[in-house]
Amino acid sequence: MNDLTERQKFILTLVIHEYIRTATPVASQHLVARYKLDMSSATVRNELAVLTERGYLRQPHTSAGRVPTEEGYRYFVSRLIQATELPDSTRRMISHQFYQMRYDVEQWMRLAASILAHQSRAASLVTAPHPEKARLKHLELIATRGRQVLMVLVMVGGEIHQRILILSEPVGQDQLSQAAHHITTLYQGKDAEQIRTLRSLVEGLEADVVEWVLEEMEQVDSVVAGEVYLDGLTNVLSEPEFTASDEARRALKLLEEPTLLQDLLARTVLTHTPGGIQVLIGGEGTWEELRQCSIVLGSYGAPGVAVGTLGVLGPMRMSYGRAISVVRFMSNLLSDLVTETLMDDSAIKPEGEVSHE
Amino acid sequence: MNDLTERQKFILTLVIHEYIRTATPVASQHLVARYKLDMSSATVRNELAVLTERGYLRQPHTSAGRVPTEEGYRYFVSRLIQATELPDSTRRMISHQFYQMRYDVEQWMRLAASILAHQSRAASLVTAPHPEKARLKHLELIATRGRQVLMVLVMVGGEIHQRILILSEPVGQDQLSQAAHHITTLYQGKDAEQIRTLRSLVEGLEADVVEWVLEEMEQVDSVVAGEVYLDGLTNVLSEPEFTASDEARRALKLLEEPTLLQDLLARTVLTHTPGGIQVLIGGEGTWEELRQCSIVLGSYGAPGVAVGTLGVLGPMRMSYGRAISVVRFMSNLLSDLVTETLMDDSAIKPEGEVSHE
DNA sequence: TTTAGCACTCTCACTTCGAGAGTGCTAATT
DNA sequence: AATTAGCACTCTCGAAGTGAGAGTGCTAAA
Repeated sequence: MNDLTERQKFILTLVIHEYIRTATPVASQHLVARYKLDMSSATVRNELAVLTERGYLRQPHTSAGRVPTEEGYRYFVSRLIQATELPDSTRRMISHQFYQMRYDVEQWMRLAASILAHQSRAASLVTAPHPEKARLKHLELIATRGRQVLMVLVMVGGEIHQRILILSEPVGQDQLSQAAHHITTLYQGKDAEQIRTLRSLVEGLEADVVEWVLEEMEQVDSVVAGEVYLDGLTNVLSEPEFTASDEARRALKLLEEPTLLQDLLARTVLTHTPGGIQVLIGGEGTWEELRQCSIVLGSYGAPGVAVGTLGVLGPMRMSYGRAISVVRFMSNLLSDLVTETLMDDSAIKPEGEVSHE
Repeated sequence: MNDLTERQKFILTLVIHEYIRTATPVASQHLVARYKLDMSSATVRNELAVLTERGYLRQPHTSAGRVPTEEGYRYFVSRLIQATELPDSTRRMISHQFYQMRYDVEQWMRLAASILAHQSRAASLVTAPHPEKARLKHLELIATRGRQVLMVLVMVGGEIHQRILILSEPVGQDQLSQAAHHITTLYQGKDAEQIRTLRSLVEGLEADVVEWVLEEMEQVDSVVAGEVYLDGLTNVLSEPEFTASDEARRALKLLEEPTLLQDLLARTVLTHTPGGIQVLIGGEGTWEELRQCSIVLGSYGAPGVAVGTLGVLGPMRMSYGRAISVVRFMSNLLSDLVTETLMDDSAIKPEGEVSHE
């Protein structure tokens, strides 16, 4: 089982490039003409025959050009693709947009999704940064009416969660504020587990509140990823291989289904090297709906503090070079932003240390 | 210009029903056979000819069945459609789901979008309840590091807005809390305008904070609608008239475009009678992208406190009866929920009255 | 090892054609 | 006067047929 010759690799690359460009089977003469190759079409044909035998290319029918197989794309992505970078001007423009709207995570996510979709001309998905373990930063209780209280939980990292509580009896705002302040000072910087062990520090109303806080925090912990932002779904629909069939519908349905999406991200994030880019081609045998699609995924964030996922979904015939470069760039950019905003923030309170008690 | 005879109305109704069901042109004999009519196909043909002349039906080509025109749908929706109700069991089931997750507006929105999409088998859109004028309920300031402060704004109605401030010099948490508390008591229940006139009550740090609060509140006021929740986009793709063409792509693109969506909702909400249902057929000459689509829109909320919009988007050939009934039901349900949660809440503080100062 | 030449295969666009669906009109019927 | 049977006419749609062209694989020569 020899590896491919240089020339074979070169031709495979050309075929993939050309197929991505035109979406039609690539013929030998076509390659020679378009890339002014120093060999005849017959030579190319011989090489194409080898690549077909190896399983990297296939023919839709006996006498048609070649089309890359899943294996072909995989070989290309893992061994042949050369790193490309976004043009400097584009990068500066994007950075600029993000730094314009400082500190608004939700806006960042939307912008990131929009830019990914636009640059890759595919559908994009971005999950909000999600702490591996939620840690309490600040608790606020606000009386609304009667026994009804709005609980606002600010996590280390700035995530905010709210919930309405129904108390067993009415409590005044002053008392609520005091309780919230007390709980905040006691448990600031702690995760759910730590708070649980220190639960006995409070009693009465405060104990009830701490229960709710724990419930909420555990719920946050149990979610694999933050909210998912999507964009550019219609980009996928405009691809020729999807206009007629209902493949597109199935693929997009996947993105509409929160469960499936969580599943997809969960499996991926687990096997993920931070900073690296993962490319899933043709659903990788697991996702029937994505048989004709590929996904380029990356992650971002400050490891140990908060991480998120981002990626683009397009037809298998997507421009991997462009997709990978934009995912990588956005991944780094968001990492910088998140780190800058959250990192020091959480470093104020190294774990296991109560400030003033 | 006489009105239609009863029989003509009846036949128009049948044609529309049948076309919605089958998506193919409706023939005279077909109607007689399927609905066991007491007349011959020739009679039906004569009536069809009249309806065609009046502009309610058209023929794709000389010898084909009839297809409703936009006018036909409009006549049907405004004069012929008989009010249908969701089955009682369905209604109970839906209500139950909402009351399960009490007081979580975001969840409600998602659920509402999901149910609308599912029940109408079309794409759905729901905007979060949005106060006509944001009124401050509670302000919180949380020190993060250095001169960086997290400002959390709780509005009357429970909406939460956050923003990171950069102060000119570091300020301790205690001082921040005190400032927040002071501002809260001063301006609780007030809208941006009222706060602006009472701005001179504070100075120094607090004055700066109030400026930021105002800035944020005015930004909230300037947005026409809250966040938009979408669901069931793929439902539209499965409709036969959209599988091949790129009409679907254009229509869905509209929903992806926040600007266009805002525009759509803005124009509609303005001309909207509360509690009523508005049906836009074929883009109504304004939205080129929706030429083949119809939209059924309703609004919900407590007038004067917070209102939102909800609706479904499908092909012109959508089941208006079902769509209208589900939109109306959800509109009422959400109104009840929102009123129940927010109404009394805002009634605590009738405007222009400072509690303890 | 490369290439020219050629026979062979398969697709695709185009045309033809007949069946069938559905209409509109006319004349007969109620 | 309204309804209906009968019928000629129109148009679509799918099937079948066809030729051009694209592209290959193979063979033999360079």
